[in-house]
Amino acid sequence: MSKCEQCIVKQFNSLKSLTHEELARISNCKTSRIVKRGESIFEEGETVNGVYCVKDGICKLSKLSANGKDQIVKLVDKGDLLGQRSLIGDESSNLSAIALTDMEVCFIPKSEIIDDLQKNTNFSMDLLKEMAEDLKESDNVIVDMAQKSVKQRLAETLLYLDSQFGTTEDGYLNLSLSREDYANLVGTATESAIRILSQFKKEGLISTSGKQIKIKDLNALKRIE
Amino acid sequence: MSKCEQCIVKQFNSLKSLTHEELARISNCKTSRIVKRGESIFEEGETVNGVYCVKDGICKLSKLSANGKDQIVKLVDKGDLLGQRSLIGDESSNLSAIALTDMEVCFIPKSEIIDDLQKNTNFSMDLLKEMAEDLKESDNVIVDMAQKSVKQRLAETLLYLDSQFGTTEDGYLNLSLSREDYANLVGTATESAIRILSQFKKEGLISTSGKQIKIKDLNALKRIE
DNA sequence: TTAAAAATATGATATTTGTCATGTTTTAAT
DNA sequence: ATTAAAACATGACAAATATCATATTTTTAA
Repeated sequence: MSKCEQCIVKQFNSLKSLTHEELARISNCKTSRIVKRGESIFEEGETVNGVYCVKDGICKLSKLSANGKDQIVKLVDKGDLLGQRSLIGDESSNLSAIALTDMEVCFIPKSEIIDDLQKNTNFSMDLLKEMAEDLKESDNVIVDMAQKSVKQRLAETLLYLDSQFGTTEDGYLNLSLSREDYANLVGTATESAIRILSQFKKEGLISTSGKQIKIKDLNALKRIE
Repeated sequence: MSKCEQCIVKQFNSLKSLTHEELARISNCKTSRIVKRGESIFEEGETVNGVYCVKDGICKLSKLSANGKDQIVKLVDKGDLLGQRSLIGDESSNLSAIALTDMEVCFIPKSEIIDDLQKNTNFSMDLLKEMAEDLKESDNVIVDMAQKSVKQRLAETLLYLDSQFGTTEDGYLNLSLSREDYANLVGTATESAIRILSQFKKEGLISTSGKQIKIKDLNALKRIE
């Protein structure tokens, strides 16, 4: 199995702050796992008991609302950590993690890394920084959800997918989501998401090919009110 | 000026994890400040450069949205810390803090406490725990904003104010907000908030006396769909 | 105290969004 | 290749929410 010390992916998350020795120890007890698109990594209510380092692929973090719809709270990319909060408290996860693409993730048991969190200040400071960043981002999402129209939020989602995950050579968004996932990201009914995407298409802001979406007029999307 | 070592308020936040020596040092450099209802403690975009420990009173953390409305993201109570994120990054605040009641807050400069964060593991772990808790709470707010109706959110806000801040002897909510603040908490137009409160009143779920609100049927509020 | 300003209240109406129904297209399994 | 299931699409309508107008009440300041 590949070694954490040599893994480039860790550069993008807090694990980069671990010492060589710490990494070597973790490398020996970590387990790697392939997750197919649509499969879950963990579910709401489950005890996670460790962190996942996303080596490849993208997943969604979502929460089931009272009315039976999933709300996607965050997308997690290659290089990100998953389940940091399990290191801190003992509670079960309040979110589900479900793969949006095929993924490869490494699991590091809490028992193996919890001491490092206590002893390695760089590591804990780094984690603090990431959580502070996440908090800020969450605040922004709250404001958007509360104050912006569904159309605006959907336009912003497209722009976000473009900037975060890029496009293929022929200009389609690398990450293609189902209409239902778009709706669950934006917090609307699936039909509404479909309708607005159709409207964007009609207005020439995007084009589609099956599930794939291509942004044709980025600035117009930014201007949506 | 009163001393942090003897201050009960710190029991409710991460400062409780500081040693006696650390507290004594901080006590000497902290500044106390009285903030009147409506006054701001800091504004969006401002560099905060320290933490506030709320000794008394309640304030709102809000963010101006593109359409010119304030969205209240969180209420901060006596015993809470304010501006923890300033300790971690160097960025300016993305939220404004404005007093909802008269307040007394103590300001601890970043320069005086930043070393403790590095050296006292209990303190940093505690801060991590609080931020993890905040993140979880934020996720819940996102789901509520995205999936629940304005009426539901307003009902939940009333229940939250009741459980969090309690009531006077005659049953009115201790924290009385303007209708505009209710709207900004819930993410709706002020008129909509007023209308729904009127409806609650008409249906006997609450009664009002000027700005004050009394919950008359708690269970009915819980049942709002 | 009194006048002005701010907050609350409510009607009328427009806009946004959700729901249900139904048809079409795409995908996946046999 | 064929068929069933899932995803996508769209119309018709209902419900929720926003906006604008205007009146009333409460608060604030002179």
